Amino acid sequence: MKSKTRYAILGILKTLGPKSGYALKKTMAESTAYFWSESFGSLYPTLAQLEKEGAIEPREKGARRSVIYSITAKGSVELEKWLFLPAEESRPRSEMLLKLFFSTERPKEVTCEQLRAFRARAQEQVQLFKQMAEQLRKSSSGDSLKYWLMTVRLGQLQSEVNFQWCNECLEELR
Amino acid sequence: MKSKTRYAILGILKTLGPKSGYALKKTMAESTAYFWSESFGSLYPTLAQLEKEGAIEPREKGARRSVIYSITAKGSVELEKWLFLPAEESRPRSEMLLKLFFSTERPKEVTCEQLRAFRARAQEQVQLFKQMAEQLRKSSSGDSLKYWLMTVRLGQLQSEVNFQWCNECLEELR
DNA sequence: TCCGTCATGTAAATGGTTACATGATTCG
DNA sequence: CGAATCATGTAACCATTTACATGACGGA
Repeated sequence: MKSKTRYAILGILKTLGPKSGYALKKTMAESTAYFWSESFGSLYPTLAQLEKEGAIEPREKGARRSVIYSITAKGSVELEKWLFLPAEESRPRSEMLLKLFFSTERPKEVTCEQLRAFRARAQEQVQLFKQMAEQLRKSSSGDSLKYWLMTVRLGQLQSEVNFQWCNECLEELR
Repeated sequence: MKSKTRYAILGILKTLGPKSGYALKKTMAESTAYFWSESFGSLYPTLAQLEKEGAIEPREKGARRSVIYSITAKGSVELEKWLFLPAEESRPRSEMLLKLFFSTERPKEVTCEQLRAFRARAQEQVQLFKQMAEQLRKSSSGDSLKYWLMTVRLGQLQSEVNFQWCNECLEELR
């Protein structure tokens, strides 16, 4: 499974304009965290690599000695090529479900407690996604907005079914 | 993030009885694959480790020279301890959503095509989960069934929202 | 002056998959 | 006999996180 860190970087530089490594991290944390995030430990080495390859270039020196990168023509081509390729499926792991699967080996009350914790998180996330959508509609415009709202929408829908599912389960365990 | 391979093994040996490494893999592929799976490359070394620690022991020699492990008292204690601990959240990555986020950089038709592919997968999965639930209700019984059905149910619900979400998106892009 | 944030980077450890090697057994 | 499956194992590789080191800058 090849690393996609480079495409996450290229994509943000392309759609959101030049950014420093630090700003990239912040942007991801605020907008793509639900389905994609990167640590500094993978961000900075990848930035260096991309610069070496000529896919990005250090543009201006920003405030506080930050290095602002922008995407090059070569980088744009690589990004677009990737965007045409079908997306690989991910195999997510859920420790919560793994534990639920083995729940005969623990008291019912422990299972319920963990379900309630999961439900609480889901509920918070629903609110968070609603706020994100509102925020986006206010502050953004243009062609991107439509796609960004779609990603947020899926997050919200999934959080909502998680919440409902927890209620179902807790009902059944009562 | 500590490895949970050991608990997946211990849990299956406990709830489904003694198994070989090969059988463990097969069992996971058939029952937990949607939220948990392991490769041989992590399975066998972990089995060796667990045996060294006395959490499992080779019981009988099965057919075809397979080594059948069963969980020990010590292993049971470790499993239970883990089951009491709250589950860690996972940070899943979705290449599909990452690409969708950058969809201004590709033709609308490419985005639609990938959404349709995603929808087709979701639809298949819904059917698969329905079959799994049916199968489980027929072949299983006891306390475990209830929990297994819960995990399957979440899979189905999530696949269903994925499907609906795709339709929404495709509608909007028409 | 000192704290918090901005900012870049690296080293070590971790965790995991993939690909390969090996060979037994069963079935057609 | 030959193919498919059962079965175990390892080595190389890859990706990623964590923890740490370093220091500039702005404001209270």
